[in-house]
Amino acid sequence: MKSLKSSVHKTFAVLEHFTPQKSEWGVTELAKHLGSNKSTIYRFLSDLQSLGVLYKDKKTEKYSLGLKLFELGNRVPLKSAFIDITHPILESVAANISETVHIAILKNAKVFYIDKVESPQGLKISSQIGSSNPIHCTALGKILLAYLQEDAQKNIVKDLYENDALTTFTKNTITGPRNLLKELKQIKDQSYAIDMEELEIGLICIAIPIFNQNNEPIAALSASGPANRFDSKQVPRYVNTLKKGADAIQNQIGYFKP
Amino acid sequence: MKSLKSSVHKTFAVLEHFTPQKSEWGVTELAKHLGSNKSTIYRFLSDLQSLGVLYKDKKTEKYSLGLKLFELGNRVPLKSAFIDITHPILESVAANISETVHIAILKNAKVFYIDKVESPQGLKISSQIGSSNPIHCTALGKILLAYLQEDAQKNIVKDLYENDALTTFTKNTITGPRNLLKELKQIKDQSYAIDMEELEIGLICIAIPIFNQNNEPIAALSASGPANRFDSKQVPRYVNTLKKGADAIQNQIGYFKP
DNA sequence: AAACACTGTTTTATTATATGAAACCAATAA
DNA sequence: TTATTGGTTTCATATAATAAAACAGTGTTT
Repeated sequence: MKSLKSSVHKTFAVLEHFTPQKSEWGVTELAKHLGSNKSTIYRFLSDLQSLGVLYKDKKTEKYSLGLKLFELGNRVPLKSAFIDITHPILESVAANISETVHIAILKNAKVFYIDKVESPQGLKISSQIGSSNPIHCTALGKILLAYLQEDAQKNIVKDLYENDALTTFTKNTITGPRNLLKELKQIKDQSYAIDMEELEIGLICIAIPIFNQNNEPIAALSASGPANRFDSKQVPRYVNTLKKGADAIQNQIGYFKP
Repeated sequence: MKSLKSSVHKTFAVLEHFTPQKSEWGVTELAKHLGSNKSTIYRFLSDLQSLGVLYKDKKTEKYSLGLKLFELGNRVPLKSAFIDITHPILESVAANISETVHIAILKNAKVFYIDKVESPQGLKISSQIGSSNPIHCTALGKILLAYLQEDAQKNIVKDLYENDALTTFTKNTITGPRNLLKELKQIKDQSYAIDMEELEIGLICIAIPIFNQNNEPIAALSASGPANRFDSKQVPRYVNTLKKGADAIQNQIGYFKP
């Protein structure tokens, strides 16, 4: 606490001590842990409490994180905040797999690319950050859809169908709503999605979901490359590496079961 | 800004300016809004950014809320933090309906009562905060279950069945897993749950869900009382009042669609 | 191209607030 | 009773926050 300069840093040093493992702190207890004076911590805690950032149990006089933080946390626009955290992880996944790696979210019923790291190999996928692709014929789209709540999933598929958005791109494109729903079910069972040249002949993509604390798929991670490099022997290794990347991201964003 | 004393207050005054409506701020812009000096706000923003509390877009140089807040927000133990916010709302609902009002969450496959406000009438339900009741025979349990993701819902019902937890309490208790799932579907359709003397003869209860930002039911609100006071004419009014209460709570916790 | 307007950033002297020590208070245990 | 353990308040002092001004980079206007 002494080495920290600004009160902003001090404030969050205090807040960081409230973890899932130790969610309640008393004044003296926390002061000892931070190497600070009781009265200093007292003032921090009571100020934070008056703002609703901390909650004070009336009986035990212990503090825990409050609703104000809950509210602020839910205001965070994940798209931009993500990149700083996730980019280094994409890089390590791309280095391991030697294919182009993307991270994307679902937005306006499309797959929206947030970030990518290109394959170090010469032959690679060309894509653009900020652009979007259809849901029904991409591994990213399918994995994100597969883990949605059933209602939402059905509604999206229905909407896509009714708006003639289940466009045929290749002979492999899944264009029937029934088939798509069946595919989504299978994807959820096997825990990863694969796009077998459904958007573009010669292009294969494997995707893995990234969950938030509510087990909802907030984003997805993918590896894509030319079909000839994706023989079935490689798939488990790719899936594995992607999963490790997804885990790393989940840890970074403070993943835990409530 | 000038009237605020502690830097903790100032810090959160800054953070509060990042809303869903205006999620990005530059230094000068925010300084004007807060009536503060540019350099002061610059320090706040860059300190917050160095902690990951704010995210700084490299191109636009604008700040928005960062992942650290997302993480802290997801650590908030809702149970305790809730009460301060929700109790006054429960009180107004109870005053309007003139029945005992409860707020509860799902925990360890049981309905866990967080808070209550008793009916002003003489004849009322006796219950204890901190105690729990079964899911399958209470309006609160059924409404919370009804809005869960389909998988989770089925798993819980299966678990209850396999552990002989679908106990018979009255002749109205739903004890078959099939019937329970059917009931849950109907509850979701009508958007409220009703317990028709399923736990105790003479006791009726109506419940409404409270959603978080992901449209998940984090808690539920209920009105309960003696069966003779719950004739079918009253139900719409009770549901309506409960819904207003749920809305108020959702607003308090910063509810909005992403 | 020059002048201008608009950012974010850094520096500095001054002011205001955060700090720790000690005293105080309340509840509980010995 | 006294001792102990927590939270709370007070106050002189040290320290960090502040505003003003200068600086730097960018894009716009003349």
